[in-house]
Amino acid sequence: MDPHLLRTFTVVARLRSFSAAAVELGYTQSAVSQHVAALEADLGVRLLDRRPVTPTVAGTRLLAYAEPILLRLAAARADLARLAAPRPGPLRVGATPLVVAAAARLATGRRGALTLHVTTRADLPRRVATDELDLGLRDGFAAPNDPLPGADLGPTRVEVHGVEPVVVALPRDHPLAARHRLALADLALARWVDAPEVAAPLAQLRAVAGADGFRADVRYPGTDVAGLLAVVAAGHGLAVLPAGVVRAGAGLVGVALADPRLVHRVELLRPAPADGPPGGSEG
Amino acid sequence: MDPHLLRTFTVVARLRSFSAAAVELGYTQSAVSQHVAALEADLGVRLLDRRPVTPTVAGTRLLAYAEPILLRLAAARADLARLAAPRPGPLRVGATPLVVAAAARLATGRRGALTLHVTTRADLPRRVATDELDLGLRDGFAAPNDPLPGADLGPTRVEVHGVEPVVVALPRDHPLAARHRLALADLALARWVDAPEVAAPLAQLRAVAGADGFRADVRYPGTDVAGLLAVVAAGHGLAVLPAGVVRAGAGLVGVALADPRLVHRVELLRPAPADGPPGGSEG
DNA sequence: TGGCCGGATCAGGAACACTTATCCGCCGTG
DNA sequence: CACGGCGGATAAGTGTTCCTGATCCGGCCA
Repeated sequence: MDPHLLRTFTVVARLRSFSAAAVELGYTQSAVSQHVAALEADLGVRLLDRRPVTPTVAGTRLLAYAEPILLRLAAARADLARLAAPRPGPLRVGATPLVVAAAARLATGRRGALTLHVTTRADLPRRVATDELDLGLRDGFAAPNDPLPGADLGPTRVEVHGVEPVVVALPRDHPLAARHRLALADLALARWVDAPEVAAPLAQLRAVAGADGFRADVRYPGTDVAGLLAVVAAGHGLAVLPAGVVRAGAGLVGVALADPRLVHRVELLRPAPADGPPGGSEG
Repeated sequence: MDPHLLRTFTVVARLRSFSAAAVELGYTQSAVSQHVAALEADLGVRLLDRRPVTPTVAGTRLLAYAEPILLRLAAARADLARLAAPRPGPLRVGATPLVVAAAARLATGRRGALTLHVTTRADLPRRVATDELDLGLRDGFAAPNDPLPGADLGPTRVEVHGVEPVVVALPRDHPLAARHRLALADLALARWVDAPEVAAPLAQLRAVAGADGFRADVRYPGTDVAGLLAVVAAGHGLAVLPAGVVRAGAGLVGVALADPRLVHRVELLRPAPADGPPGGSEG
């Protein structure tokens, strides 16, 4: 299971085409075909159906393994490179939408040039691990003392930068708007807005509530909080947000989320220091 | 970064010898030397000091990446193999020492032959992932709603099999033995017994208490609970244990651990089903 | 000082991993 | 129904890689 084969396999699966994968990888179509054949021979399973190109059950399974493996290989290489020769140039800071301001504040103390990148919650750990960023400020939702999920790509240092209670944002005229606290389980059948980059992703709400439901008619892939608040105020659905961003008087209210104890957490992601012990959570 | 090179590197680092690694891997010493040289050339860093053979700082860092990567590669291969051809032969069940009885009970409902392996807490997930075991029952300590750490080797199914409160085991004549509840932070300066396979490992207590200390004069690597209870009763140190195993009247008492909410958790580890969605926690 | 232990280096041959060229099955089209 | 083209499979050839076996070299101990 040569990583090269694994890589071409993932590209073929993503593009659903051997020829297109060949172009993207800088190989010939023949080489790509041989790569996939070699992988299939090695594992003794057919990984892709051809024409149309679709991963088989085994292929889908392999993809679930391949991507983290390739990510870790890239992270290892980037980390060792960084360790060998500290990078010149401006400090590259990344931040998820909700904490861009905090990232800017954090960086003001620093000397020299700075570039500030806004990224997806899922992308940030990857970009710090692969040395696309020197520093990342990331937010998300978790149980009170838990770290945010999905950062274990290797020995990365994680520091908690801030914790804040969460509220359910509802339109001012919502029947539950006068309540002082709400339990998530009672809201499974409500209508939600799916804003995975700003609010708590619905998949996560389902997981922590241990219930299905949380149906969303409106999806909000944007990164602007004000926009989401307007959507909620207009009655398109509820959203779980950090308490600080929901100010009263804008046509909507925030009610404390009581039952599954959940906090909004801001974490600073940094490559592990040159000599220190690994800070990762690897078993 | 060919996995073969990575593997040789880890073996050389572990055995602290090129020649010994060559024997273990079935290569010549020459090949091993070339492997390490190739890896060092590829990454542009010296990974090992020679004579004596010791990992450099960069080498140590690489080891932290290499081991999970190789483990995942092995897990992927094992999983696909299992998916391709269901294994014949007896059902192989693994269990950590504290839950061997539960594992046996769990397996009695099954037809056919059965082998029961007792393993280390750290080893069990690895052995299930690499298809050395068909099923694993594992215990450990965690915050009330958290999963046990260190199982994310891929899309493995994890089911909670039981949760139990924890107590601090103290000798009957200990000054704190009459208390009804204890906070871990108050016990950082006490003397402990380090029994990582039966009790809560001291490293974990330090982590959840957010404090140093928890010094142990006695280390108990064994897997026998009765033995550990005797050691605690004899006054060699304290231990955090599931409430159920500490019965009063044996010269020691168990006092509920109140402050860092901690439970003893038993998890059933199974390979993900053939067609189901990945059950792992991969980001 | 000489022998030995252990890693580095060198030369050569087998195996591998690309390329180019060609083939083959499928599908839409005139 | 023949044809052409699209897309993946296969074949042959070649440069590179990756082993082994032989040898070298530096440090250590007797």
